[in-house]
Amino acid sequence: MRWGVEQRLEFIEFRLFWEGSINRADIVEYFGVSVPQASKDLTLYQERAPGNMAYDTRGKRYVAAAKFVLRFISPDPYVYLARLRSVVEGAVPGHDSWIAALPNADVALTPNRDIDIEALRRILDTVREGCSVEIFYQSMNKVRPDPIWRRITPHAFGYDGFRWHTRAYCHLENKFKDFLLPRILEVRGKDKPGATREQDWLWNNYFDINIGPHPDLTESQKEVVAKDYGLDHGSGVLSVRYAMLFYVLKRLGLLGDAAKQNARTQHIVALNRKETEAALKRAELQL
Amino acid sequence: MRWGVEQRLEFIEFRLFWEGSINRADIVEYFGVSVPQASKDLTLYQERAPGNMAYDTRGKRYVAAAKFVLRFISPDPYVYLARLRSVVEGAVPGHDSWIAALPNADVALTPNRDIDIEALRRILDTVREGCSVEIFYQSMNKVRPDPIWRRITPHAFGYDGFRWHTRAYCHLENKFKDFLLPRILEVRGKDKPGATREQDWLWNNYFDINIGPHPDLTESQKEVVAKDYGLDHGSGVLSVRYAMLFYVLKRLGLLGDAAKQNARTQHIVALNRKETEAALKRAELQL
DNA sequence: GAGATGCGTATATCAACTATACGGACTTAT
DNA sequence: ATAAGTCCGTATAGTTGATATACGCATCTC
Repeated sequence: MRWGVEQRLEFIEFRLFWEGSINRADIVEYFGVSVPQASKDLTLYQERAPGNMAYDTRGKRYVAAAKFVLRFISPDPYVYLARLRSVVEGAVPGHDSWIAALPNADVALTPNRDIDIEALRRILDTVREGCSVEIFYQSMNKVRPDPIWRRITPHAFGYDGFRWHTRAYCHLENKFKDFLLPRILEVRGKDKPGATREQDWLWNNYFDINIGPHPDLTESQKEVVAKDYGLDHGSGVLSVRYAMLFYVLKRLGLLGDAAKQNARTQHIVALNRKETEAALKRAELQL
Repeated sequence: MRWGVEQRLEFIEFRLFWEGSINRADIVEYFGVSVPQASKDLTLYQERAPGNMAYDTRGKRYVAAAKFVLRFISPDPYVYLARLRSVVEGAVPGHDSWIAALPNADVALTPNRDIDIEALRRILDTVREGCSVEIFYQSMNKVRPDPIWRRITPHAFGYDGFRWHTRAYCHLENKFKDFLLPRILEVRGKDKPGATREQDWLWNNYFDINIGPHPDLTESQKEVVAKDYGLDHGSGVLSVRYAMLFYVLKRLGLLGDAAKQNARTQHIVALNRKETEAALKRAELQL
């Protein structure tokens, strides 16, 4: 079966499953095929996935049957929700999305769209080739108030839930650091690398955060939290790169003493708090 | 031009632009077309976007030229990064992604994949049709330790940066509330709605958070923060639905008094803190 | 009951794509 | 240096997907 046909069958199934109905016109509009071809696709879908749809003469649409067996797309709620988020955040224009009946939705925070496209391309290139490169970087450092040129050897990327950075060896400070992509203003001068990924201990090694429900919660609430975070017997382990530890702890609200926070908003605490703090200090001192 | 051809040209451009090179074999592998067809596509791309690629006999691949003019895809770094995130988070299998040379990357936190697919489908249905429905919901409420059946009229979805919930009118408590999707265990009994979206004041109205750099930062640091958050003249306005206010404040670290936090990790503060707290209280009291 | 709209189907035609084959340019191994 | 291997491009003939056009049927709206 050709790729285009397969895509259209997936499309039909996606619309049926997640939006409940589909039309010839939907296919014509999205794929630009002719009306008879759209008819054929619908017929073909019925052959390949019998019993999944029925024609509703009132609505003039095919509607999903009560018993639906997925044949072409993966049965994952997060595939749908990831598409939804992409549209709501503006990363994908609405007409490119397979979602037609866009539900009313909102995302708590969307980042500023201020990454320089050429800078990102050059960094990606550099990572692929394992080289070093000079970047014109605006740091938050007090002794370097203005952006300066500095050489780095980037080897990976990190996302803290809000912003992207590149993980790189800094030739200026002789250690591995994170560089926020929006603060890389220019890129130039490819050259030999300063250190390889294998030498980035903080990136390659993981620390286990032991998490459990907040002690002020009732027993039943603790059980709910346990389910929310996938905890067994009231505790669970989160394995995190040392290089990402700070970001994870910040997002989980575990940077300070979580037990002193209000249990209503802070549902979990670190059970191995001392070790976690030591690990964080270790990460910040670059080992 | 047919949809399939257009897709392949976009694919060629994507690989060239973001990964630096492309091959006949890449096209054959991803789209399942024949070798001659892949050749034709590459020729066609050269016609439509002249000067964008050159053949590298050493690497036996087409490589992107230094001067590259985008013709088929949008020049947005976040389109690439959104795809990258989807793969890293596991929402898209690697072979479905257009990214072949997956850079080493990590995401700070990925949610538990525990949303019931049938429950989500039914909720989506209900929102589309504007009905109410009964859900078997596990709440954190102290007086309701076990999951119970309750009727809601959902009308929207929200994402707090970590988890999805549905915004709904609760027939039990006679007010609009958020219901976390992973805690909806079952769905049944569609019926007439209890209230419409128009009546959800907290969802339909926005509060302006005034944000500015942390006062303990130096002048130059403040400027960097201003650029990071897109602030003009040292302050900026974030317009947020009352219904999403709590989540936004939590993510920005503004739930307490941000000025008392360490400026090293907490870069911004709310300039209209009193009003913000009042707005939050208003949101929590359901107006 | 007329008109509009969506479905399905049939035909002939065209264009896209396939399979197979061959020659050329280049790199790498012997 | 020669041979083997790989990837490119192109050519042919044949297949199949997709198009345009047309017609009949069912349902809803006015």
